[in-house]
Amino acid sequence: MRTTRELTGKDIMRQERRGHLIEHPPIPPFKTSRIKDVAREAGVSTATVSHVINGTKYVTDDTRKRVLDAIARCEYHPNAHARSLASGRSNMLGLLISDISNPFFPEVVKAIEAAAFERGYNVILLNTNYDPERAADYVRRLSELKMAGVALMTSELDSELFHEITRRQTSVVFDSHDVTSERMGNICVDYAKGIEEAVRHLVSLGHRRIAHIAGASRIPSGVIRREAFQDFMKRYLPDEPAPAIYEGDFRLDGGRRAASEILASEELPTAIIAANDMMALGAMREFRKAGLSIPQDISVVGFDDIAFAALSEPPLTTVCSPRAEIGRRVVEALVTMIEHPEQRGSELRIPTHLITRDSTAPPRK
Amino acid sequence: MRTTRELTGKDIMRQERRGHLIEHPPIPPFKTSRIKDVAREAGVSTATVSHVINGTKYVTDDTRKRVLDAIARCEYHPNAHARSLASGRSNMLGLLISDISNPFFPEVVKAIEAAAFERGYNVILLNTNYDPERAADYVRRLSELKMAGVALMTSELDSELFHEITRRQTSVVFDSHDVTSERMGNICVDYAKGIEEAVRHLVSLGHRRIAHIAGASRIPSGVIRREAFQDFMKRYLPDEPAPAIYEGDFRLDGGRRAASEILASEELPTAIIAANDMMALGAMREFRKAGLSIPQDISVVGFDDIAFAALSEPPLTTVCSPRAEIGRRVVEALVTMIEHPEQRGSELRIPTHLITRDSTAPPRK
DNA sequence: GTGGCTTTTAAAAACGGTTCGAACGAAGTA
DNA sequence: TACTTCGTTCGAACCGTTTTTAAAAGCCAC
Repeated sequence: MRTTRELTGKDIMRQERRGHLIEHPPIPPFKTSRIKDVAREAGVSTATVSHVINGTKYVTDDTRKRVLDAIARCEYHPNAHARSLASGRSNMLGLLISDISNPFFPEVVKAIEAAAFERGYNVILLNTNYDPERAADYVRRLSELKMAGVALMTSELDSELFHEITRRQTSVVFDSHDVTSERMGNICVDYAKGIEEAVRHLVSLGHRRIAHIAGASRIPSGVIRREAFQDFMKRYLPDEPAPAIYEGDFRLDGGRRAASEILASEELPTAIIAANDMMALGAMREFRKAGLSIPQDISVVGFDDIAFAALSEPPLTTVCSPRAEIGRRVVEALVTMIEHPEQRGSELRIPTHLITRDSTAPPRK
Repeated sequence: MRTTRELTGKDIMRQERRGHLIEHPPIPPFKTSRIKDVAREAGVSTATVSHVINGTKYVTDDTRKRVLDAIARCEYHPNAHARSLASGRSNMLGLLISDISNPFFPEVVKAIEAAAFERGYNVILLNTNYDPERAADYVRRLSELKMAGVALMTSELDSELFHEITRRQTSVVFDSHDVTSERMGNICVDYAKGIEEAVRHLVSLGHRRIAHIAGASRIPSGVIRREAFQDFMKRYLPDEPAPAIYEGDFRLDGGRRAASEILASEELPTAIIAANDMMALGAMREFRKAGLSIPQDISVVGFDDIAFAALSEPPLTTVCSPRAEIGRRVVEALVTMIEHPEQRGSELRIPTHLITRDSTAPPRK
């Protein structure tokens, strides 16, 4: 087996064009074989090689074998750029996300990557870090990169940028409600259902005074959770006064701050529901620091079921949003739309469920 | 401003070639303007447009302005595939990683993405999920994708695959020691320094019997930590018998299992150093479940300083491996090699330092 | 007005693939 | 034997850029 082919005149030219003269090449450029090399090696045309690779036309077993051998001999890997350019297709999915270090996302990303891999797609990661300017720049880059599809999991997009993307790309939005169009799908977490379960759980334990630590009010998914909380409190406890709501920021500190506000209030609630686990953990820290014990003095429910919810002290009762499923569904929706552009984008709501651990208990008498 | 140009015969052809007949187009394909359209619009050649975009040659202010206006009018975004193909360059970095949901990585990835963004590069994420087959497939894909550079942060690569990559791509390895070559850099965490600080800290508190929960022994970085532990124990406590070592897996469960082995041993150590935070947290859980209190009965030191190290009960004393810096350095090294291929890849060691929290204290008398 | 410069622009050849339509033999039919 | 038909392969156009090379335009002095 010939592992390195002799340099042809053509190759030398290629080297020269790339600016490395032959006289004294300090670092040899990376050499890769092209479909032409394979074709020559196999004694067929490039068209045939292409058909063997892509299965786009019938080729005799004999020819196919010759081609495959040649491919192996040349260690040939088709150039993805050339391929995308020529075919007008691409196998890359863009993933626009606010903050991958937010504990909610890594698992989603992992699932997305895994599902994409299985279907032959690659994922390119665009992390806005909550910066609208960066988001805007990414929207431009996405247009240059000609992705097959884009998953939007960020809230830094104003409606203009958003429109810009959906006009140019097949896309799936996460958690942004009531937008679906021709080539755009929509996937959201059923926050209301989870909040309902949480409220019901606390009510059935005997709680009446339940407070809510909400997410930042500019983030739609936080608003949904807050409104659901208010609705279900009214439904399950129609005779109680409207429950207290504290605004947080989805982060540990927001939970802490909300907790100290709660501690400063006249009459302590017997339970709280936080809009996510980070804030629940922050609040628990603050409560314990103030000498309260959980769940005896106050019950705490979180939302998300991040890995550390199970590890806190006490382990946190929380609503699980199934992150692996979210990732899978996002890719599923994208790939369906990419491969069947005639279908309209669909809307999908992913169910949540309560996981009962040790941070909730009946209130003290 | 003309937002949509009339369809030319050429455009119609393009639509037909893509398989969408005009007769009854259910979903219009995404239309994008090409450099040719811009050139026509500005009344110049495509070469000039290209030079304006890339600044590759001087163009008169007048022409440049005409071109820029045309670009804006056409909402033109150069096709990245065509660009890479023609120029032989690409602005994509591959990031090969074992498991992005491992709490060590998200922050590294975030920093990598941020540094890449700043320099105009995009990141494509390849998550092997500890699966060697998937790793092998990714190595092939990397070769197809013609990345500008690749960061290898995984241990699923056998030496053949590893060689395969480094032969075809400029690359940076993370945490794999003693490999540097022409177009390959090497970045590692200075585990030994961190372990030394941890040992010194415990010894200065008065501990003598210190055990180690090691990482999986097939992972080199785990072995380094274990050996460093043994070395420094011998150096700081030359008269004590060799310390006990328990093998874990870098995960919560491994820490738990190790802890229960420790609890079953004849004479309990007064302190343990775990090879990472996850195992330290797992061990703490197990110790507390057995009725020990930390740090009074046993001190615990972790490694990494993941976000939850500060949130555990008690907050964990741990060695911080600066993940944001790791990410920055990786990109820095890659970009340097990409843009100055004549330079040899360098080796860089990133320092660590101990963060003292509440999980360590002098041993009970 | 012309010859010799230097700018600026344009035409055309890559880049490495895909894909359409035609060419070519072999086999089948009249 | 001549005419189709079918199955397989090939040549060539094309994808949207960059980049080289060459030509045109502008400028100046003589």
